[in-house]
Amino acid sequence: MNLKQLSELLGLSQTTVSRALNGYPEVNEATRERVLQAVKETGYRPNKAAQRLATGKAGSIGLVMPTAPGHQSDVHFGEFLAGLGEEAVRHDFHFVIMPADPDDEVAALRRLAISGNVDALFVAYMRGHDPRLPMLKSLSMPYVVHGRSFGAEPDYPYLDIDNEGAFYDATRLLLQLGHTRFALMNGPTHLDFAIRRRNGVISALAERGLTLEEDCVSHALMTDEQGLLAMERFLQLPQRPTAILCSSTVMALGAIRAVNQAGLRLGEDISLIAHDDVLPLLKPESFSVPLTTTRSSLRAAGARIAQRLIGTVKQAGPFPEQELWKTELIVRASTGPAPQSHEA
Amino acid sequence: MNLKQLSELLGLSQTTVSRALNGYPEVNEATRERVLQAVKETGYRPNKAAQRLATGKAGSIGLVMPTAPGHQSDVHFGEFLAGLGEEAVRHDFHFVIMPADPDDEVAALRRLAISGNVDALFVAYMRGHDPRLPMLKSLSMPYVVHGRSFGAEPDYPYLDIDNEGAFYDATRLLLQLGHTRFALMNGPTHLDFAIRRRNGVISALAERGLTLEEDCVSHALMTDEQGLLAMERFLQLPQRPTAILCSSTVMALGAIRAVNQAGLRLGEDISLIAHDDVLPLLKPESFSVPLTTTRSSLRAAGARIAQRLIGTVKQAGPFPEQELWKTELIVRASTGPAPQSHEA
DNA sequence: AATGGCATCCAAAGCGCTTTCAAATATGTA
DNA sequence: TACATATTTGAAAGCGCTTTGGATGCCATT
Repeated sequence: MNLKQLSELLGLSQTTVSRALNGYPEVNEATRERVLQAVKETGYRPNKAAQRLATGKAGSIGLVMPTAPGHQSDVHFGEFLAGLGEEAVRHDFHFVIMPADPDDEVAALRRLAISGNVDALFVAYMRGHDPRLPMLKSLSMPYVVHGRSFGAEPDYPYLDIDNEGAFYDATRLLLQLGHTRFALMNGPTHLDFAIRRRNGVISALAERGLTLEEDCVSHALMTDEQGLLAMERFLQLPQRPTAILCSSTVMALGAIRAVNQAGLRLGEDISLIAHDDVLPLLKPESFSVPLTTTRSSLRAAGARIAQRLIGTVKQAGPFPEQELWKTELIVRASTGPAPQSHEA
Repeated sequence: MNLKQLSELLGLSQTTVSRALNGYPEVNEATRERVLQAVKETGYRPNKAAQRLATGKAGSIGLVMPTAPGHQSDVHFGEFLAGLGEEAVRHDFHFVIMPADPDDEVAALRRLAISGNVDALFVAYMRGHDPRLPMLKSLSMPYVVHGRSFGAEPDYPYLDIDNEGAFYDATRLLLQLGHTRFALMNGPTHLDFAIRRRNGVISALAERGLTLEEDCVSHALMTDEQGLLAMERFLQLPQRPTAILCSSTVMALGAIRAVNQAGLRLGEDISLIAHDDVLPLLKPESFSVPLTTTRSSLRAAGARIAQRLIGTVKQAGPFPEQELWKTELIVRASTGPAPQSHEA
């Protein structure tokens, strides 16, 4: 069933039917009713490709999913997508996901943009000096970046959380509790949030004249396993750190196992603060020692970005170009005063 | 830059350029070279919407993502998507994801299909007597189902793992180890895999004249938290089970915490076998007590489904309509002989 | 020189929709 | 009644591509 058939069935022109469906005012209410009724009966749906071709709008937002054989998928990706989806479903938008090799992201993004399949782009996993930024700017298609690109002029539309502030605050809390030996379990080096979190820690420490030793920093994929490995390494250090900052609750999972295996008590021998993206599968409050966290909902960020993107496409009023969300610092049982005992 | 401009630039007709690009034989090799060169220089990309309209093929596979405010996102979804993506990227296919309220899935799927935006559909989270199946059959669009629908005639294209066999085998192993009191931590009741896994357990038990008590079964979302709760319940039972079957390693995580908190030892007081979807973030072999699992890679399943779907769209040879993958039973330290001591 | 075959190329139609411009009808005003 | 003005509808062009059904020119054959 297409427009032509539908209009013939109704004895109307395609024009009128199209107008009736798209809410134009110049069509008689009675006719509109008739059309709507017929749509219901026949189950007619406009062909999106044709609409896209005719209007230039497709009701879809595009994103590139980094993937390759052997490339680790990321819990955070799914959670973020859920947020985007939650908002998109309200506006009858959908996503076009282009899977791409992580090395090919710039090109993939460009292909997606000029394919004519999407109205707007969403970009994540930002890096320092991210090469996608100049490309996006040259594209004349709306986009919003999740995160920021360290080192680049912040003149692009983004939504980010205050990673530096979060880890600064967390570090300060641990300092106030008397800790002096810190370690950081971070995400992959090149990612923007990792850079900022690290800076947050460093600057809080600097205020007390402390530094973050190289061997007290780990950069790795944010998995359970890597958390275990990193923590094991920290615990074997001659000057074992007592305060750990961790970029993900998933990673914290493994880290805590390492603590337990070493016979140490979380919140007493070792204090740990992790960043919590509010993943439904992992609630820091129900850890056996509830986790102190810096919190910010990834899903909410996804929903907000979708809102901005869709709003822009629909020309629904101006949106702030840059948003920086504060995180919450939630104190639970995994942090406590620095142990006094076997000091060096 | 569109076809018309490109062809004018080359002094050729749109026809010829189009043919050159799509590998038709009736174009002079020299001309083809010239066209390809021009494409490289201008960065021309065909408009996908127009291609779609003209050919009826869009190079995309559609799927519905269940989502709603408050709806829990699912790690497994992301992992599966990664598998689909891994294969799709090879063929320059992309996904169109339509987010939809879980209550609206049938309608959403239909909308997606007749939107003319996709060439094939992928469907997951199958339930018993799934209402989407009759709809899909009436659609004349290729599709592949991940999982099966219990109770429905198995005459639709699917890829499933042998859930019943997996849990049957796992249960048998525990029986052989002398266990007699079993519990099952399963996914949501209505889902097909949950039904089959349960059946697997029941039939293995039946062979020894045992039954699975109602209070030894939990159906819940497969999260860490639910795992904890379910296990706590099991441990308070007067006849505490010693053998636990668990539908997910994520859930096992919480379950194990409950075991530890109760002061019990995994692999000695309590034996546990979990199903492992091979999530990169959670490796059963690196649990503090390595987990015995039934294993089948979700990601591999995604890739295979993408392969079948894309192959069908491209008319590349016949694919098996139904595939049932065996799972592996991998014995690690979380299973051991049934404790002899305080028997009832 | 006339014919047929082959290799290349092109004009134009068509995919299903939106939208411009114009026509037809209905309504109001003098 | 005659005219201007809304209101409602339609014909047709166009979005950017593919593809059908010729053209055109060139060569080998008769």
